[in-house]
Amino acid sequence: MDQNIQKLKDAGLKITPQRIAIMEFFEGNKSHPSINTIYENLKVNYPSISVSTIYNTVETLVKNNYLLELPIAKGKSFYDPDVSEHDHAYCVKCGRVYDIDPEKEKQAAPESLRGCEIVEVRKTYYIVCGDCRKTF
Amino acid sequence: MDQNIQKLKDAGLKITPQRIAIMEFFEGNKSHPSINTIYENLKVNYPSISVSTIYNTVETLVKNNYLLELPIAKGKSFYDPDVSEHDHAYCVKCGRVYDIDPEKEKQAAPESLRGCEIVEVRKTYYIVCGDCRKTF
DNA sequence: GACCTAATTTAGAATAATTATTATTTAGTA
DNA sequence: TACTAAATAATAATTATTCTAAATTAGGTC
Repeated sequence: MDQNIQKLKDAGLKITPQRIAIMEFFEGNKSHPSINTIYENLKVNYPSISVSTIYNTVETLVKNNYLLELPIAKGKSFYDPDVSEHDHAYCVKCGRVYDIDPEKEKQAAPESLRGCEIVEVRKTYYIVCGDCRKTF
Repeated sequence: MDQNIQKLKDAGLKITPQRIAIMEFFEGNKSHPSINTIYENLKVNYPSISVSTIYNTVETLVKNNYLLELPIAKGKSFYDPDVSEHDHAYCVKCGRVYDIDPEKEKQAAPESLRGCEIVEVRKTYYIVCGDCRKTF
């Protein structure tokens, strides 16, 4: 059975053409699109689709761990269908987001970053802090 | 001479009470405030200050590397006056941002994260990509 | 296959964060 | 003190996101 349909079923979600279209748009997509980019792309073949649906579906997919939400730059988030553990590179000039191959990253000069000028490296732990573990 | 005044002079910026107030607010401040938090706090003793000024000043301080802009969560950025190399922890429940002590981080179980549940670790390289190095 | 119901979609309003615009004010210099 | 460029403040405009409510539809049941 189609992978996307299976994923929706597994998550107990209804199979809708909108969800399928969004999931298909992400298949093998390494461009890390924003909500608006997804919308603009889908609109071409699916003029009736609504931005709300993109937001709703993306939120649902993130919650079910089928998509990663990347708040890498100010203002808006990017989304990545590759939920396996890997890092990202964000070009501060053009705004493109690149994947870092976890294998290559172990190298002293990671191949994925060849030809790039590294401006800064940021690491963030997404946690539930001590206070919140007590409270919730 | 006062550290903040010196910083502004070094950057070739005018010494204004607004800038001083904003910089003083950040002195020793480990709370990683958002623009709105800065505004709400300063308004108390400086009712005439404008949000635009907060945006302008913060942007200027970031450009001069006196402040770090942290787009850690969807929607808005946080700011950190500690521009030395260190990582952050973001609580997905309460939204607080914590500093990670670079020394303690080297430990197998970093002290700064004691009592926390680590949901995910994200690393991002802020770069100028190959294409952009050629073009710009 | 028709029917039912809850889930989903849609459009648009509302909110929030940020950027842009412009007139007024002010810091720093002559 | 006067001048000028820089900075501030108020507000409009833009962009991203969330909310609301009415209409539609997927998927189960008869």
